[in-house]
Amino acid sequence: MNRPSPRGKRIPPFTVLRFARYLNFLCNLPEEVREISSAEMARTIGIKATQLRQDFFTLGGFGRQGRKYDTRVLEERLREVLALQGSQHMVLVGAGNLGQALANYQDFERFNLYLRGIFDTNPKLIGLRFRGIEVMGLEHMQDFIREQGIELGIICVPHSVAQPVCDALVEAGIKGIWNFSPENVLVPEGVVVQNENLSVGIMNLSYQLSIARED
Amino acid sequence: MNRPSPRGKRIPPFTVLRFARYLNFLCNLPEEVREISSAEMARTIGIKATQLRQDFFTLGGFGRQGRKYDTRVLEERLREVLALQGSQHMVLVGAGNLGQALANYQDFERFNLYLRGIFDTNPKLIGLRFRGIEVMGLEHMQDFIREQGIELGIICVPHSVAQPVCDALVEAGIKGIWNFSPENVLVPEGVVVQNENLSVGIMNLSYQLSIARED
DNA sequence: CTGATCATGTGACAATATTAACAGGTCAAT
DNA sequence: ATTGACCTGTTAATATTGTCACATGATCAG
Repeated sequence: MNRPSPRGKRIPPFTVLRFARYLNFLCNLPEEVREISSAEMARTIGIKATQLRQDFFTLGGFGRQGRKYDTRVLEERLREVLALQGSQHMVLVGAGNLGQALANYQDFERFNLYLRGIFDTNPKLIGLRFRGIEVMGLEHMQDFIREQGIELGIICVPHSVAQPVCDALVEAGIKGIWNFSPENVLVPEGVVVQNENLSVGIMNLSYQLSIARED
Repeated sequence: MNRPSPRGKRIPPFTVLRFARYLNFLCNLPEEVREISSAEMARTIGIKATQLRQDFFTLGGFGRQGRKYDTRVLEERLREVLALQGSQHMVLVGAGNLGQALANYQDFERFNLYLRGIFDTNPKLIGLRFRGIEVMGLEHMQDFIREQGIELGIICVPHSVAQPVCDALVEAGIKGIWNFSPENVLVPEGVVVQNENLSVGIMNLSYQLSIARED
């Protein structure tokens, strides 16, 4: 199911998720911190140091025996692995509350992810600007994607229209979809989708809480 | 690490996450659909039917051999397992874009989760209302939580203040924290935290996309 | 009633993920 | 130079998850 990385090694899916967390952690670190131990990093993130080292071992060459990790090297390697070194461009569909929140989210640019277009059907929203990006009518979306050669799409529309919006994105050439609607969208072969259902998080929390209460 | 459920059986962590997705799926289903097969449900959600049945088997008694699942029964059982049957109350800290989006998110109430208070330090936001709930100054937060006996807290503040806000929540009696700040917050024993780092999702998507491109 | 079909329940097995144990390198103090 | 305290790299063991094959029950056509 999973293919080898650019360096020829396959990365376990869970390790990829942790790579993202490591990179995020490193980016939040103060500039002057140049090195960090697996123990310190793991404790802050909330995992075991041995797991972190095992993750890095998967790719090899992240650090040197006996020495702490160099934060710069680590960050660079992680960006490389996660394919975040070149700029990637995104469009966002649905400029409701969540859409606006994402449009204003500033962290994306730290990872070379740039929002280029926002689309909605609501006339009250069309023409508004978020961080300099104008909300356009949905009818302009496909042309925009094709002209700019954009590959990433974010879906923040109500669940009843999530699938048609997704289909339109794919038809226009989008290769990766980040879906915040509660509906799981289906995509053809070759297109990647990441479903980010917010309710799942709070339900899991509710369960964990009920377990904790039993102690 | 994990405790038995109210019915005495321990539920694997990954199964809990899928339970949340199943419940979400069922809630999005039209009223008139009274029964559904594991195959149909699994296909829509994007997993294998056998895994879904295995999940239900963990608790037992979700369905009857030879018959499809009764959607009502399923929904009821899942709500029970996830501890969503009684009302739970939440406060939200940070009424920025993401905070507002969550305050306006309508799905929570379908799971008996009710937002009771919103807090921020920004004078421009204090006094505003979202879905009838007024934004209050952060200094009133702890009293509010104690008076209302609230156990769930949502953190939507910038990463530099996430930990102090978290500490204040815990001190006031919050038992479960849903953290949207990019910083992983640390909590004492007995408090549950769910970190919902948005960047992780898009970074994972970036990676998956790079793998797909190699084919 | 009987066979065909379609459904879920269940235990065994295969694939993954996590943790432990330790080998081997680095550095500073003495 | 040597010791000891800290590091990461690597392999092996353990634990958890996902998948399969098939037993078993329901239903319906004829």
